[in-house]
Parts: sequence; structure tokens; C-alpha cells
Amino acid sequence: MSTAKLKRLHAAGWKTGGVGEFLGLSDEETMLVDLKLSLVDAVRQSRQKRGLSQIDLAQRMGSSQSRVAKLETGDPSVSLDLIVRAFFASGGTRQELQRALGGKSKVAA
Amino acid sequence: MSTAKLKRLHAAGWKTGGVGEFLGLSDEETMLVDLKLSLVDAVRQSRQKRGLSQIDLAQRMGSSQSRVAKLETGDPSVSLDLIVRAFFASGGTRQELQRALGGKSKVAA
DNA sequence: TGTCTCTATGTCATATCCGACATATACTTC
DNA sequence: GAAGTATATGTCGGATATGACATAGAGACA
Repeated sequence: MSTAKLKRLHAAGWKTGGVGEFLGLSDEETMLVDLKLSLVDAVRQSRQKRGLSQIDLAQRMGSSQSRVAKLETGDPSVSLDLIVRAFFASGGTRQELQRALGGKSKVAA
Repeated sequence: MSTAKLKRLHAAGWKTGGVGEFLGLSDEETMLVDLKLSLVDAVRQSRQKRGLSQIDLAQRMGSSQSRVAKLETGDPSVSLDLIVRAFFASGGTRQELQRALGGKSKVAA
């Protein structure tokens, strides 16, 4: 994937809507990254909706606060597996996951 | 995840509809496994629809035929990341992915 | 039968991801 | 300012997923 810079970009305020289209990423890679960012948003929303702290969520999924933090900041070292696991652990359902896949969360404009 | 047996089960004819509910898996793990199986089906369908061999797909995504084979047989050593990457590489779109997430592909009955 | 194509399975060295821990920053409330 | 809570960041040893390769099985076609 490359993308060591991705984290910085995202941390700098990027939401989504075509991250890699301006880095050197292939279409396929870009689609995966965008997908991850969407789901990351969904995880944070789901977690906050249920009033869980990152520590709470980490415990529920047998992980650590730092991993959850990295997850939510779009750190490239976090796998899709872990993101989806976090989503479910935060109380999200498969239907909600499906919905999260649809909304491309406000393109920057 | 544990699931060394999962592969055998799936290979033995399982499609989906609650695999882990009868193994010792937690809800969260079960949901992830079911999700993977659904997407695996979607990958195979997408690949075949475009008349691609496993080798073709492997080349498109910079992987190997054996990995694609393992992927499609539900081998536990295959990550969600790779599955989704394969789906996109096979020509699948984000919308199609979203749809694939919805249909729980004919429960055995 | 021989050969071609496609798919499945097993193994292995290496790359990547993991949880854990330490530590830093930010925001409350006292 | 001290203490408490929530989140972010860096690092590290160990765990897991990776592509590559070898090989085997199954079907088509001659």
C-alpha cells in the first residue's frame, strides 16, 4: 500500500472523497483506502453514540486504547479486519455497516 | 479467530447463514466470519462474470493464484483486506460491494 | 493416453499487523 | 496548579498474513 503519508494527510483534516487519486495510488488501492476511511468514521460514530471511550471499546474487542486511537486516526498500520471488528464490537450491525458503505461522507467541496 | 476448522467446514459445502453460531465463536467473531464468506462469494461471482481465471485476478492484484484459491475457499489465513482488494481488482464497484453485504446468500434451509 | 487449462493444497521466508507499554497533549473540575 | 479523564503518538517483540513455489486433482480436447 505504501501510504505512510496517508496518516498525516488524514490527520491534517482530510475526510474522504478521493484521497489517493492525488497520491500515486492505483485505482484499486484508492478504493480500499477510501473504504477504510468511511468505515473508520462509522466506528467513531458508533462508539460515541453508545457513549464508549476508546478504552471501553478496546476492552470489548480485546485490544488496546492505542490501537483504537490509531484506528480512528486512519493509521495505515490498521487492517480492515480490525476496523470491522471494532465496528461490530462497538455495537454496530451488519445493516449499519452496509449503510456506512454507501455514504461517501461529505466530499470536501 | 481460531478457526482452523472453518476452512474444512466451508470446503465441505457450507455457504453461510451462521457458521460460527455452532462453533465456539463470539458474536463479534461470527459476524466477521459471515461477512467474509459473503464477500468471498462476491469475489468469485465478480471474477467469473468477467471471465477471469484465478491467475488473471492474481496478476491484476499483484498476488498469486494460490492466494486467490485460498481466498475463494474461505481459508482463514486470508484477510478481509485481501478479499476486498480482490473484489475491486476483479472489477467490482463500491456499490456492488455494498449490495454483496446485504444478501445473506441462500441459507441452507 | 498426453497435454492444456483451471483450481486446490501444503510449505516457507519475509513483510505486515498486533497488543502492550510509555508518554504526550488537551480539556475538565477542583 | 494538581488531579482526573479521554485521546494521540512512538516503539517493540511476537503473532499472523503475504507472495512464491511445488504439486496435485479435475475436466476438456485431440
